Amino acid sequence: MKEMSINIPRGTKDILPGEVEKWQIIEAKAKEISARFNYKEIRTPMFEHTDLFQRGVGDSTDIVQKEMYTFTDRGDRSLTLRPEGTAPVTRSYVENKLFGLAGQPIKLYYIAPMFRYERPQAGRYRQFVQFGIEAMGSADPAIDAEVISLAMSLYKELGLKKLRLVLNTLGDAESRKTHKEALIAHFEPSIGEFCSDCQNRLTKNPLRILDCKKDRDHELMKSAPSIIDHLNEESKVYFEQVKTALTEMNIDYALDPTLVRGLDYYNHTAFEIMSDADGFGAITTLSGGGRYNGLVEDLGGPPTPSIGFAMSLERLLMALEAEGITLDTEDVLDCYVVALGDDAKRKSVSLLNELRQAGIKSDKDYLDKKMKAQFKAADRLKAKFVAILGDEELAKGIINVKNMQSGEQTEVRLEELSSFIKQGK
RNA sequence: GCGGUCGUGGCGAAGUGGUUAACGCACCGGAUUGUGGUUCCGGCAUUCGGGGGUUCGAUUCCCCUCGUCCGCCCCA
Repeated sequence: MKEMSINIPRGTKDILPGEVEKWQIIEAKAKEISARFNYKEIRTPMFEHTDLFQRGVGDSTDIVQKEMYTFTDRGDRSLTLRPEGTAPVTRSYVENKLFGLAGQPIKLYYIAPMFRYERPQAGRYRQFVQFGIEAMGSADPAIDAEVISLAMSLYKELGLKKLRLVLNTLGDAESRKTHKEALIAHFEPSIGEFCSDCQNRLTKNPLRILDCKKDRDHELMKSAPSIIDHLNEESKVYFEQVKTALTEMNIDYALDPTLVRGLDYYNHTAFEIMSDADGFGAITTLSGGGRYNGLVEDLGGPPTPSIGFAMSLERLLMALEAEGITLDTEDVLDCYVVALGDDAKRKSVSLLNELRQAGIKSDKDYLDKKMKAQFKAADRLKAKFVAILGDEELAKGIINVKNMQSGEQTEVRLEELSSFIKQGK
């Protein structure tokens, strides 16, 4: 408290032993599922040129307008801590010409920290970890369904039950254009009655007016033209095929024509997965994603229809807790070496080393504790065996091994300690 | 950016305008001089986020500041 300036920055979190094990479990699960769906890991830098996000994510988005961690480096370049993963992965895809690789579509996943400058609250941090996937190079509605099913599988296999998949389509470029024009025509005459944000959105991205919470009760909101009515035949068919594929996989969904998504690059399929668990907090979105058929081209690559999602691991952990699902792993020690006297202590160092080389999880005291305290420590570490080495044992070339559960104690020849413990564990 | 809430030892948590700031957990020591988990005894905050003010006197009242948590906007 005295040295404020060296405290952890606002909106960030230390993950300590005891908590980090949960992260290891869900990260392992995400990797395992990705592998099962045949997605390969990609790792990109934590920061990128600011331009990438301005062009990729979109200038009118909240992320770009007010949430970026942007700084200038010593070479006067404007760089930004990545606020999301799709633009960087797409940049890498274009830069490394992954479109030329054998084995299309390219299917990628990442587990990586993201950064957004926002006021922290339950489920929202300035640094958070996203597990995301990107399937690049296919316009098959079946892959939209695959991407959604991958996300749902992770949640379900971890035990979550109270999930809600919300689905919408934003249509293709042509549909979006006619819808946008209809929206402008609809709102423009009365735009003065809307909040300043909406007034800005009118020309830049009128779709997001529908997202506005302040003006949600305005009568023009309910009568606003829906994208559904402006879908061309191709977009309509595409959406139907996605829905059919989901149904065939027994994945339930709810349609929500107001689901818009905050990033500019989306078109066609858009979805969010929410938690309906009690006491989850105000933010219920676990993950979100959608199709972005134009982004690769926007960033200088060939036309490449793509789709992906990103989920927050923090929110996944919150949802697990809200549903009472525990991920605890039993942390036990195979052997704790208790040494008494200087000679024994010296010997215990090499003994411990032998145990570890033999693959036995073991430890000893380093605080010069008395025997009783060493036993307490062994107990706290949930040691299965305690190996006691004192002057008597040393003189006889043996060691006393106590089974901590049964209390039974056995004399074992020093050189046979490892094999004895191995048999017992 | 806006609103609310809170800030007492390693952790949890009482408390009062006035000499020694409860209690619980954890930790350390002893009863048990080479054997844990139980029990008993003892130890463990010159100090109540930081700064300033009011007062004979403030941890308790006021102001500022920093930080936490929660909510709004929006999202992961």
